[in-house]
Amino acid sequence: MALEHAILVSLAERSASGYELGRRFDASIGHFWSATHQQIYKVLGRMADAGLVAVQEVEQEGRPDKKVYAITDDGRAELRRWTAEPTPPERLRSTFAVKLRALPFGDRDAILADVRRQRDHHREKLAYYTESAARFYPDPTALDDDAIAGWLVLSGGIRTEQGAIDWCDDILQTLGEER
Amino acid sequence: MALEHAILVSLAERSASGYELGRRFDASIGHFWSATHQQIYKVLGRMADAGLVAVQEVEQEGRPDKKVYAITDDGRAELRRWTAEPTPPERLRSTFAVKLRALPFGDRDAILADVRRQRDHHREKLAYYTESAARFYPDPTALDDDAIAGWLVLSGGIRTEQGAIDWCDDILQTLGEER
DNA sequence: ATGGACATGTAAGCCGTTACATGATTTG
DNA sequence: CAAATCATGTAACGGCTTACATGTCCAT
Repeated sequence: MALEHAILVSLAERSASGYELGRRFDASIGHFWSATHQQIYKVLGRMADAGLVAVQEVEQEGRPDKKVYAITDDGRAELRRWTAEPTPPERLRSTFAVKLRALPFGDRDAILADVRRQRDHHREKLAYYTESAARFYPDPTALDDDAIAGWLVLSGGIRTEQGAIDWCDDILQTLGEER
Repeated sequence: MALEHAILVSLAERSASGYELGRRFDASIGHFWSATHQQIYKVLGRMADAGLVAVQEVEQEGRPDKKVYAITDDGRAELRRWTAEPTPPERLRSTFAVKLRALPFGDRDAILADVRRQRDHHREKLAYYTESAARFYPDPTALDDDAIAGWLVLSGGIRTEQGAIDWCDDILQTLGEER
């Protein structure tokens, strides 16, 4: 159900075609809620039927026609209603944690290599986030209400990635010493 | 696919009935990979067909009969093979982050209440983890190879929960001052 | 001419949740 | 007497992924 609301948030920020939404889910919003274009098109269709979004077909030259989706008043009302609802506690699903736990039954060197690989991923994400922070929120003490949400989410991402990197360092230090 | 491997890890540590596995997924292992009993029974059936686990029916007095599942040599081989495979980068899905981002379009007070509620959840989890750490790993500098994996996963959980709490504090401080 | 960006979809199938279903024993 | 624990399942439905499908324009 949360994909619907992620789309509503994204369209509330700016109207877009399904394709464009797909790009956003590859980048900004997608760092916290991923979705493929197939899924987005399906859900957009359902949301249009429900009146949460309005479609307008736009002809283009030199490019395929597109359908631009905009949030409706009903969509805004639904988004507002949803924010007033308590969020159920998120249960995390970490393949990596399961694999770590499999250490006594697995290939130690391969798992260590995996830890380094995970750390690399987290470093890349962290670099991307800090760069975005510097570009879009150069002065976090002076943000208007609209920008502050984006900043808070981004700073959560930075925190998460840094935490993951520290954890990987911890693992490598603990396991690396006994070689 | 990871549920299969989470079950293999759990059965490698100790054989169990489907019900017992369900309890483990409510507690220890389930903090990093959740699953309901319905799903567990279904997957166990499939895994038994594939020869990854062996079933033995056990009659009990005063209690319903049960089926005890044990990992097979094929299961151990599969688990080992899986650990040697690189883990794809985990994409996180955070309803909470989406809701935070909806701040400009939502109910500010309700969202702040939600942040406090999330913080409470994370505090409870952290308390549970630190207690488990103190009970099961009183001296983390002296752990054998079998115990070290459990400790590393648990310390990752502690890190994650502490990070989430800090994030919530940060959000409340940033948003709370402007009342 | 090959590949990437733009643009929108269908279909098959697995994964996962929620609800339903049954039944004995122990504990409060 | 009610509720919790032990124990195993089926059924329906929705979410999500992977693969397939099509077609134009632009740059190398």
